[in-house]
Amino acid sequence: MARDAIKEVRREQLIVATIDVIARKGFSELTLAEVAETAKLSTGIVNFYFKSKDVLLSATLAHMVGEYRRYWRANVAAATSPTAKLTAMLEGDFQRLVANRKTVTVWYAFWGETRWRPDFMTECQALSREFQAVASDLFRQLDTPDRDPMLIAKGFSAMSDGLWLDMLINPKETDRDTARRVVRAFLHGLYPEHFAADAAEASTSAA
Amino acid sequence: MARDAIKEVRREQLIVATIDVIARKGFSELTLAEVAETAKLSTGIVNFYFKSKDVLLSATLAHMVGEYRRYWRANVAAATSPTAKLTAMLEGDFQRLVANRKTVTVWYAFWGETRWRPDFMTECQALSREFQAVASDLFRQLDTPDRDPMLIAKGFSAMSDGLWLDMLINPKETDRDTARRVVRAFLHGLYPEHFAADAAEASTSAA
DNA sequence: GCATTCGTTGAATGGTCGTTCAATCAGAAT
DNA sequence: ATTCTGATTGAACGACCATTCAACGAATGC
Repeated sequence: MARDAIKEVRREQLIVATIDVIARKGFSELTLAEVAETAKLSTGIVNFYFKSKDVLLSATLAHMVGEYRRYWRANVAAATSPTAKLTAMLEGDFQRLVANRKTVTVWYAFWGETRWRPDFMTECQALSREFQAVASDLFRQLDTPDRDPMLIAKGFSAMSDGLWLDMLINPKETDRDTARRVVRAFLHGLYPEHFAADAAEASTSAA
Repeated sequence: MARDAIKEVRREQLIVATIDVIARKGFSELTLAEVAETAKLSTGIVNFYFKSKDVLLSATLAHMVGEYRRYWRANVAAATSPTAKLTAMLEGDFQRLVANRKTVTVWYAFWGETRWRPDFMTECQALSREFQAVASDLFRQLDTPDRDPMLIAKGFSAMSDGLWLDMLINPKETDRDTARRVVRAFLHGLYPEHFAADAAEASTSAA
């Protein structure tokens, strides 16, 4: 393997393994030995590429934040109208790539620890602010009186996070598609001109 | 102290101390020694009243779930109309007693671990189902066509949890009152006949 | 009072795990 | 080919911590 590429390859390898171990064992049972084993490397190597366990964990969260950020920004960029962009944010949050059990599990594991780790806090804060700022701006462009874009954006953002929790805790009753329909129902109710009623929702309420 | 009361007193003492330590140190840094010290008892006593650390943690979550359940059920019972009951659920979720930094911190710490602890899962599942079932029933009673009570209830419940997270991560931008206004804005938008616009919200959008 | 029962203590134990490091190995450079 | 640089290994170390337990203390029942 090329000498200069190795550093990045190993770091990513270890980060991916860390995500894997968190998903499998949880934050409190994560050990560096298992991370190394999952990455098919020896125990000592983790401390060679990351100064400490804490640094590895921070890097792992930064990695997840980066991925998610690129993902939703790309989705927004690909859509044209404000309505389409908001729809893209919504749909993006409930695609399999993002809203799968493993990923959501790991997000909640990190959020559970965020309070005591300034690094985590900074990352999460930045992400949440960006997301809300963009959403707020888009809602503002819908130009609807009596709707405070900032409040709606906060609720919009919060609903995704909350629904992810529900998917974790109540997977039988709240699956990806149901969650998607929940958000659509709210957007349709608030902005009927911009967001059509979900076909599935209409049939449900008719039944 | 009376012999027969001691058992319950000590257990509660330890549970309260556990909540305290989680709030102060987080889940991953919680030690039984510190729990005991916080409770002003000796180290060995934790394993006398709780078979293991895991059992203590489960009991602590059960305690929190019980408190929260009693709280919102009382709020609902005290209100008369469906609208008033839903308002009570909403307002209740953003009162200082419940939506304070310490309590929300601990809730998220538990949720972060829930995935790997069947006991936690069961407790959280039961609570979330109850809450959603009651809310769904109340929304149904508002008798509004084009609103699927089940979906609205899920979103209503998810929004509280998500806003709590935002309060943790973005305390400057999302405080208790802002969070309250977010939910009110959504309810007003969805059911204008039943939920009046927030005074604060109106003035914000006028500004 | 005395014996008994049960609560309480804190030191000892054993296991786990983050971290270090001397030794080894593999490319790269000369 | 030989040296050199940096990657990799895994055993060893030391700290931490859940759990145990023998000893002690205090309330209860007789």
